[in-house]
Amino acid sequence: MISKTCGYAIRGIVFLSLEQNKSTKHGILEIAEDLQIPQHFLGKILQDLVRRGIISSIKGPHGGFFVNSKTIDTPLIEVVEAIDGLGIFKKCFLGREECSSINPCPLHDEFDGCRSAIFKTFENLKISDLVKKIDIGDSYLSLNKEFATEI
Amino acid sequence: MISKTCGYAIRGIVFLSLEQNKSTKHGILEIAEDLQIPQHFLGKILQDLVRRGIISSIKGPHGGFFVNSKTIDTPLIEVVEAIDGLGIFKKCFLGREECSSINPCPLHDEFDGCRSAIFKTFENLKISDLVKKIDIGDSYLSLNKEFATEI
DNA sequence: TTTGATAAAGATATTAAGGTCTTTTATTCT
DNA sequence: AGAATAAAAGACCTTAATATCTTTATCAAA
Ligand code: FES
Ligand code: FES
Repeated sequence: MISKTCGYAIRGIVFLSLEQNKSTKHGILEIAEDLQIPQHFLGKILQDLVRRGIISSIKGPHGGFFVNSKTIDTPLIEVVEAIDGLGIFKKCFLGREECSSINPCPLHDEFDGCRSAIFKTFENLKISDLVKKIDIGDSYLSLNKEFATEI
Repeated sequence: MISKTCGYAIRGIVFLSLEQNKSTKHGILEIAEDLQIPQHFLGKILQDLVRRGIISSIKGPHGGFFVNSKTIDTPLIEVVEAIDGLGIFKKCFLGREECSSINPCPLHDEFDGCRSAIFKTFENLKISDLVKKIDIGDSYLSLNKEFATEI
């Protein structure tokens, strides 16, 4: 659905917004190691987000990436739009040139509802909503190998 | 969700299975033009499907691709499995190494239901179901430019 | 004001998806 | 048998996604 890059972006932003992280700057190396994402790749993604004002950064010693006043209220759809664009919600499931509800493909009706639901979820959820789930221990930004292999 | 290639595959099979098409062989050029898919690319895809027994073909003059006894009863999930593999339903939305309901990411619960719904739809729908929708004029395999630009 | 730390930027590499072109093989018709 | 036809096969190309590496700009502290 959304690209790997976009998932990395969301996880990066949420990481910076976690209760124990939000008051300090974090170097790209720390973030990348914690989230298990290639360092330089994540760096480029976060730079994009800085340019968009979704997060902030400063260079130099004790520099790093950090949240700003906008960060936690950013709706996820804004991140998706920044990285993947909204076109991902307008592609035909069967690879036709366009998706059209007037001239639909045989899977259009089956899946259009699902696609809208996903879109709406991205519109309604904010970074702060994901942060809450992490902070209360409902979910995790990176895979815990021990948990994952449990039955 | 599914790849463009997979969409092409489904459209190719459905084309061969349409009421007015199912009794004859169809050359790759005809199919590709009708569906507006690159000819040689579609050729490779259909060859895959022949190897899997989902459709049939014969070489030589008056040869072409055609349906067999299995074709119209093929569940869509079988085509998806053949082309994309079932792994596409098991990826984490946020690009973690694995999706895990024991150790879920903050979007897991939001979207897992949707993903299962899509999977089940692919399990339940057969080629014949899509054929019906086309035959009664509910939907279309290729984009009708006139329709598409209408209001 | 120099040094070291760190993000920014940009060049390059790799991989996978998507697409094109050419040659081979099987079949039919003359 | 030979020519024509069409799929099969395989080599190759293009583009986009993903990832790595190197250099530059900026800042803070000594
Ligand atoms: S999804 Fe195929 S036309 Fe909308
Ligand atoms: S979707 Fe991320 S863990 Fe399941």
